[in-house]
Amino acid sequence: MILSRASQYAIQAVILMAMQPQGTFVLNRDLAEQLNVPAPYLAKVLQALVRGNLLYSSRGRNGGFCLREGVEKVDLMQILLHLEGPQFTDACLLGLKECTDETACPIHKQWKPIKHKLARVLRTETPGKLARAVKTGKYRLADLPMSML
Amino acid sequence: MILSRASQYAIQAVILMAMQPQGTFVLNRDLAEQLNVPAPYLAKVLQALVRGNLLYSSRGRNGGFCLREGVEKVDLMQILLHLEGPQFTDACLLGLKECTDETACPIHKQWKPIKHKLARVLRTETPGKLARAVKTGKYRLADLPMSML
DNA sequence: TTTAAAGAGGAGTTACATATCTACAAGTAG
DNA sequence: CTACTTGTAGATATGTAACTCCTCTTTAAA
Repeated sequence: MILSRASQYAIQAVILMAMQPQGTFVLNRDLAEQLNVPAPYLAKVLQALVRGNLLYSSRGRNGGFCLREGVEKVDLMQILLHLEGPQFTDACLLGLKECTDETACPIHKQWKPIKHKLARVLRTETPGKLARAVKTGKYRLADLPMSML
Repeated sequence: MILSRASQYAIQAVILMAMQPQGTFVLNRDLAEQLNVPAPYLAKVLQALVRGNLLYSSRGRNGGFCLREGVEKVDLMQILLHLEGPQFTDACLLGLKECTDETACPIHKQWKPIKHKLARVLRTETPGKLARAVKTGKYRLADLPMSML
């Protein structure tokens, strides 16, 4: 039902970067401010994506982060696999360590297709698509400021 | 993607109790052993269900816990609402606090039907149904012992 | 060359879910 | 009544995700 905060921040950040003209370096500070998330923590998440070869980073003045070529077309699942375990879509709803078609918990049969639908969405959506969705103005990336709630 | 451990233990426990003849009191100790979960922690979870009027408890010899009348026909959602917040099915995949049809994150449209399918399963399944499923022998409640993996 | 601005990396802190411990209250059986 | 067995309640401990801080290196502008 939930992705880790790190994953959520990562997806938000790559969408925001995909909204920039290709090759634009964006500061961690600016990403954090626009997404309204803690900057030092976001930095760690971005560093993990750099190590996963999803982002370029550049130090010093005019530094920052930007998507590697083609990453705007990479599906979200590829990005999440760098942050969650390799089999985070395998989780059993009841928490059993071993829950497969052969040895299944009593709700496995109903849970499995739902898991698969989510996995399908994550394999379908990309930073580029979602960036375009945000640009239409119908969707938004960050929480609204308190004044608007 | 995940229920809290407390919720997972709760569901497992009510299924196990639903497998007993109606009105049978079961010891916390025996539930914990059969489910292979920590007994003191399970006790806390069961106490919460007692406070939620889902279980009877009885102290002293021949004591234990048993389902209140009709609880074997109560859907899992009702049970979970006592342990997770009232709106745990509302969660935004990206973690936004406010994510509704009107102010939506870019993946809201794809995530919403999946959330609803899970909610539907949780409102359809009951301890009684799942207990019968386990009794067929095709499904199991607890993790297999190490010797079987 | 100096200086400021950025990311990198590691250690430390906090908050919360999970798990445990201890003392107690309530019930049962003899 | 006494002894034993069970759940109850509150305090405490542990583990982990989330978050912060400090120092270092790299880069580029002045």
